[in-house]
Amino acid sequence: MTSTFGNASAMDAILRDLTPPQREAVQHIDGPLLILAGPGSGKTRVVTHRIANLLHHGIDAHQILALTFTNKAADEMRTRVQGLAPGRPVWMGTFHRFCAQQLRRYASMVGLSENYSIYDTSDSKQAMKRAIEAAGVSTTHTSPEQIAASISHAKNRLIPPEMMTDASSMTARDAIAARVYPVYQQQLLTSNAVDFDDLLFHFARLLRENPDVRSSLDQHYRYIMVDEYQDTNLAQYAIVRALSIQQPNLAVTGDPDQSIYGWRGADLNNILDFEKDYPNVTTVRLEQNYRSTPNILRVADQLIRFNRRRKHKELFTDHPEGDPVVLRIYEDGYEEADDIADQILDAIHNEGLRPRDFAVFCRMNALTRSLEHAMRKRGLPYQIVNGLEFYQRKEIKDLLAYLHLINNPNHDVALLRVINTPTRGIGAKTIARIQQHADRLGIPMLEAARRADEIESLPKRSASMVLNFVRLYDRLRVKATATLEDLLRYLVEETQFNDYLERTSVESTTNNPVANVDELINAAVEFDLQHPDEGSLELFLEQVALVSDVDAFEESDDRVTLMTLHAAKGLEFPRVFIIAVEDELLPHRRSRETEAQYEEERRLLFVGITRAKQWLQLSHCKRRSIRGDMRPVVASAFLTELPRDDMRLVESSVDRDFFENEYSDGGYPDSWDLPAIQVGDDATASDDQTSQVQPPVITDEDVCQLPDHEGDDDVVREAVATESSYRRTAKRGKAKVSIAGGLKTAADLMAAGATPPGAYREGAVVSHPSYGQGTIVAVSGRGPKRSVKVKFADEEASFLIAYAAADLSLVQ
DNA sequence: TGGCCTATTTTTTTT
DNA sequence: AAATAGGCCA
Repeated sequence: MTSTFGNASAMDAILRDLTPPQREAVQHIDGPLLILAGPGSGKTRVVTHRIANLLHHGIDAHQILALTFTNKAADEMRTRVQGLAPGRPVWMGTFHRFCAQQLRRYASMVGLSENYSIYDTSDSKQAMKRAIEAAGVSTTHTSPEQIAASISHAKNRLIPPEMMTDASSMTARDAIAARVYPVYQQQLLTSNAVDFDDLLFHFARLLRENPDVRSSLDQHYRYIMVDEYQDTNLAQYAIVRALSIQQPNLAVTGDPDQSIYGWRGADLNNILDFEKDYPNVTTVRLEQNYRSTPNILRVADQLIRFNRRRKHKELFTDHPEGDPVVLRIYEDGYEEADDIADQILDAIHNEGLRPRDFAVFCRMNALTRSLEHAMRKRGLPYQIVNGLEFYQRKEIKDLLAYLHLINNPNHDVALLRVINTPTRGIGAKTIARIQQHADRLGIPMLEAARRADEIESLPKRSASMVLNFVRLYDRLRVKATATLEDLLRYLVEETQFNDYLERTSVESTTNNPVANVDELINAAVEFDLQHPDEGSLELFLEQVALVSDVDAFEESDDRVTLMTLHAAKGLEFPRVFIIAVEDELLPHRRSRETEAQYEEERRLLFVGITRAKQWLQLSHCKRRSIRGDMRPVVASAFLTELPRDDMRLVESSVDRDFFENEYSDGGYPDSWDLPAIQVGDDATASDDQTSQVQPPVITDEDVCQLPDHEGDDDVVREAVATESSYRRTAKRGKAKVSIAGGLKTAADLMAAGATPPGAYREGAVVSHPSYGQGTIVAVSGRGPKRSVKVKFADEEASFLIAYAAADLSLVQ
């Protein structure tokens, strides 16, 4: 009886607080199910509750398979299902990880061994170059990247090497790619390696060619769920299809309006035709939005209506009207970055918001730079969601390459990377000869290196260097079964890796190679703890290979988030800024060829807009510096599709404009009443051929001492607006300043005897907890924007006094 | 062969 | 602006 009661109450928890359509989806058990879920419609909730419901109906956890596109999505799902139905683990993970695991089991069926390696993008690029060379193809009219893209596309569409030549409509590029493809594929096989696309490709092929395997997996995974179904490509479609023939209990969720991975082979038809593919499908539409204000939804809806290939959804919400969406025009990208950082700072000080409430989205990664700079300058904590960064670092890639080679001696790309790092006298010529030898015999390069003596063209001296390396490898190889930590430490020791780093690389605050190595060891320690079983090297490498950008996003960190629009999918933030909504960028210039691409760009903006919960700003500039030079910019055509009457248009050039114009025109208005102004000295002026006027250096001014300007000359008022509001809040003691992770009010700071800003002047020596001691070489800005440039031992850094005062103590 | 300097190119988005 | 490739000298 108690158990019945327990179940009843658990059931209640599962079904409580669901709208009728949500409940319908959650209670659906057998047969195909299509959940069309608009942004913010509680999709994750429905999916997790449905899994819990399946479990409560006595379905075994191991019979359920939940496929996502990112590890983060899978993790979140897992946590939430655990909360609802504790104890029973359901396999949840990315498509790629699922395929990787299955391929380990069935490796031999596709010509691999179970310790196969997964090449990351740069690995496959290396392999591609080698294949192009071996195929004797000229790249004068194309590039390795383009050939790679062609091949990738073929794999996504399940076209094997021998079939690519048959493709009816072949572009010249495809024809070249078709010649490289078999060579590349053969090379991967020789290296016992796969690229990302192969994970799907091999597994799909395996299922097609081995009916027994297909059938047993189909039986095994009785209930399959696929998240973000609109982003599946043909390979993924085929996999899902193959696993739901005898057991067609397939539930997919998605939103055609949020399909943004067409360039990666995603096929919108998969979701648009789902009802045709699975005849007895139940379709549930989740249209109520629980995330955004009506203002934001209207803008999103108006925009997406311009897409022709879509199923219309009526987005609605109960939420009260919020602030109008802001459309803001800036002079240039620097002003954009500065103003956004200022707005965020202001909202943190005056509205009690936290850094984590804000996100800035952009079309491409390069655009985060200016923002990053603006935030650093202000001491605003931020995170750039670009998770691959760490594993892309040279020193990390080097060490991982050793690990790869230890795990898989056939991993040629790893060998090429490692054979002469740290340098050990094996030069380009020697390497080329080993490579030729390997190619000729069709053997892995390490094997060829092992037989260095056989290579006639190789001088004795070089051969012995190579054999030295092979011996080093063998010593490392013995440690393969040790813990990861031991293995790594031994590796660093044996190769004298840190000496090598210290010899060759330059340290800076943003890049400290030795510290990175330590961090990798930490990650290894962590991994050892979680995987105490032996032989986890393979698993570790797989995990590292399959992390995505978004996986690095840390919700718990109290930081402003900077990321691409693609990475933003699935997330939400109270306040969102979307920058550079400009022609050639969004829509991107390379997306102009087909309507499908153009519509995808529109969806990308749609995704960005619908991430915002309460407040949203779209912005563009009049000019922007792209790859070095400043170019005029045209606003995005998408902006003309928005309901402008509903929005707030701000065309302001904040004080920067005023500052520069007024100043270069020869001085400040009289009413400003500034004390001594020093213009950049001759030495700096001669450095600077453009002989721009240096920013003023105010020697004897600070926030506290500024005379009250309120009510002053009209010309001035706009320029000092930020400053006086800062001062007002400072007087009230409410302004919060983030210092070293904590929050303090300005009044606290003053009471605590913090150094008055005026004390920071040129020539003063200061000390910083992480930079060490340095000399102030320049002072600029005023009020809350007052900043100092400090020259430390081997680098320079700028600090905003208002936010860095606690860190920058005056030494003399 | 290896390190350093200069010239050239660039990825839009990512598993 | 930044990263890479190629060229040159020790």
